[in-house]
Amino acid sequence: MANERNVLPTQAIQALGRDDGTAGTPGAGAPVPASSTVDTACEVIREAIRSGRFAGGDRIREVEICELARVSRTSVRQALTLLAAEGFVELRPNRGAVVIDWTDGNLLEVFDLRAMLEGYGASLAALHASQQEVVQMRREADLFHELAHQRGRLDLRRIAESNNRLHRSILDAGKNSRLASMLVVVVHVPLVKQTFAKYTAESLERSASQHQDVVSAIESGDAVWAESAMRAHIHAAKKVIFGSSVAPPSHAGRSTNP
Amino acid sequence: MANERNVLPTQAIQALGRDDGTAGTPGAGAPVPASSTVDTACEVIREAIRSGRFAGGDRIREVEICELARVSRTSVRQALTLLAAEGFVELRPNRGAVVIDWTDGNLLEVFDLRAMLEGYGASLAALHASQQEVVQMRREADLFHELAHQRGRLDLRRIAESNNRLHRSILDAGKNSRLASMLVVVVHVPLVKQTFAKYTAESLERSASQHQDVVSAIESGDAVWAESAMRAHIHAAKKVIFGSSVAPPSHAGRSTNP
DNA sequence: TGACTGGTTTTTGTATACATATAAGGTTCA
DNA sequence: TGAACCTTATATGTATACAAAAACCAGTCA
Repeated sequence: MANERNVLPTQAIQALGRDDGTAGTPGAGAPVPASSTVDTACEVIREAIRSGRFAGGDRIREVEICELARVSRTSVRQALTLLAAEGFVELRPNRGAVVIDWTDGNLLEVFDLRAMLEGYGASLAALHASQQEVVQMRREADLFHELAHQRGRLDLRRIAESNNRLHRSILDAGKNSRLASMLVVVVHVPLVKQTFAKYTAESLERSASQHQDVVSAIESGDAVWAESAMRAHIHAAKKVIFGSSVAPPSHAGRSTNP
Repeated sequence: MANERNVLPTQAIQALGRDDGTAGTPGAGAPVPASSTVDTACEVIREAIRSGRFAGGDRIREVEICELARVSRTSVRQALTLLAAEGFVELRPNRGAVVIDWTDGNLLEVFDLRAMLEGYGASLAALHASQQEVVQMRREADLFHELAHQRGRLDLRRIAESNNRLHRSILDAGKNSRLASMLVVVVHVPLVKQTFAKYTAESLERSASQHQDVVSAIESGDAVWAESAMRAHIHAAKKVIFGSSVAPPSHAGRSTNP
């Protein structure tokens, strides 16, 4: 039923629904109950990249995927085209596909982009969100808060899902489908790093608090606040994932202004 | 030789090389000397959309493109996948492709996104551009200036090409390939409107002046200035294209800040 | 009249087969 | 020995053929 490919504006949304490595992705060879063979191929390739079976720079041979996914080359080919558009692989004419090499530098760039785009999305949400949408966001932020404060056993999977739902609902409330489909590219990519696994209990609680801030900003219709809060939230995530090795975002670095 | 598809980070750059409707795009049925059949199909579809043969909301039948482009359905299918990723069409499972309907509202959103992304690109360029890259930019900005001030007969095509080269060189200097490939989506789309044709001699001169500003900002390494100048430039373009009907960018509208 | 059902047509989804380009490896000749 | 060339193998690019789903249309029955 859910179709991650094909309908693109929708694809945008759906892709956002699997932000991290914790979502229940079946093993590569398993007969994934996907809606189309292209979807299965896509998922198999993504999973192979996530799991490290294919590392950055590796060449992907079409027949190899055919066998793994049990689909024809036609479908694999379409899947590769799609993944290339999403920035997962690079297609060299007559020479096949290679996995994009995500050095830390690249990933940091992606986080900066994401901060900008999601920040913009939050500002749009502050302007356009309906009462009902705000209520929904608040509910989700509360749920995340609750999950994050559940001392003892943190259910990372549910936390990640809640996080995805919240970010997605904010994006939806902004009502800019173009922005949503662009975020697919940016959001999908960090998956190579198992993001949520790196969160400590404390950073999760802070994350929950940031969520509440963002929702409050949107609720009060303050676009500037919403944008700042969201950007701060994403940059905080970057820090958690990359540790102290991260430099300040390159565009906010020096400037000749006094 | 130039391959607009396949290599994606490169595709990003190359796609930027055809920003407007004035580039010498041959008629749809003509035997375009493209590097691959998929490219031909892509170009035929894009041209059909640009020219109005397919309007927003129209359904695209695969065989129709096959006949126009004289390629097989396999290639047309891949082309459609690609165009869907670029946001030109929407693919509905089992129900074919429809042309995205670009209402003015959508297009305005796209310009806002573009202003943000290209502004960010300019700020990166200010931080990372090499001496040589700056020289190249200045040369291109000078050329644009010259072309724009050529009273009497404005060569819109050369102007558009120069404009594309300049924007592209700024993006390249920023050295963020992810940003470049995202801009493809945003930059390609406004083509439905024949952008440069709407420029008056005066607005072209102002555009030339804005270009010089941006390059100066990059030259002096001032990221904040570069970002502002580029954003201003794109918003000015929006105004030229959409006339006085444009509202201020939605995210800069109201805010509860005093 | 109007809604439903049946088959027919059209269109999309997938697989396979063929054509072509690149990579690999061995042979020949300087 | 080594470099150029030819041969062969492998992989990609493209077209066609078949399967399945959706749209269409006529005919039937309430």
